[in-house]
Amino acid sequence: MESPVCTEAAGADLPFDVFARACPSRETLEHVTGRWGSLTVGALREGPCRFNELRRRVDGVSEKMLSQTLHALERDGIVHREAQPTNPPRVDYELTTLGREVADRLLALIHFLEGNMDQVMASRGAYDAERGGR
Amino acid sequence: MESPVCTEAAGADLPFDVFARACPSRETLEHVTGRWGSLTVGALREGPCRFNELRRRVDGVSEKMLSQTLHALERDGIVHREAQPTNPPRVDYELTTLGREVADRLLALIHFLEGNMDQVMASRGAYDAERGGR
DNA sequence: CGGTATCCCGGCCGATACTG
DNA sequence: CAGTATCGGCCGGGATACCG
Repeated sequence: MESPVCTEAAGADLPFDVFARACPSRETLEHVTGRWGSLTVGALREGPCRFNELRRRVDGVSEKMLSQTLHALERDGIVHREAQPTNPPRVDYELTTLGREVADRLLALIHFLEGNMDQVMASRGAYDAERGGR
Repeated sequence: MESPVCTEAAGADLPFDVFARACPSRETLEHVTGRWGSLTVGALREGPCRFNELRRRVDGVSEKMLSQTLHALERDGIVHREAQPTNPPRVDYELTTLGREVADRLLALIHFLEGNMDQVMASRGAYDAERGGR
């Protein structure tokens, strides 16, 4: 009934293949793994959070980019936005069920990288010593 | 002896904290999760691969960006480059041990997203119906 | 085949100002 | 507090040409 989307490019048996150029899953992957997306999702895994609190958790993000990132994640169903019409306004962001599962997988990657940065730094040193010295 | 790098910003008990602006782990995360980085690492998990074969696996990547991406990943110790001085030249790229562990965590995320794109698409539809219609 | 060099455009992103 | 609006720089990234 449903027409599959990305089966043409890779001989895939799944309807969505991120390796195919035109697949919508690639956009979602970019939202989730993007420069600010990954940090935003990761920060929200600690619990619901207001806008400016989130800005503080994600060190270095601007208002504009955080707002933009949150809209994309909300549209994809990763983040839920709950606004209270009080004054001053209070808006809480939290992960959806889907978002929590995404965050867990993302944090597994992040924590693994953090725990192995010594190896990465060593590799960078060796690479630069060979390439940079010449 | 070693001076920790990112402990100032977040009251962390780990030397590397990706949520801190100046932490080197953030760069590595961006290399691995970047637009082409994630797809390149994911594609290499299927096995060693030559340059142009890799270009075909990662649908849509240009020579320049693939080259640039591979250099960053090689420097970080995620990818190993093996060149044979034959004619015509033959160069094989493959994941390092570190890279394979990164790839597994990345693919867990990718496959989860691919398997839940129906939910994402539904959320997008609902979001656009509410926002776009007004 | 496996790249590098160069050009150049769109849009990512930060800074600032303003609104409810 | 929680954003939106606008401007502008700079760089990601595609196209093309060229090299070993």
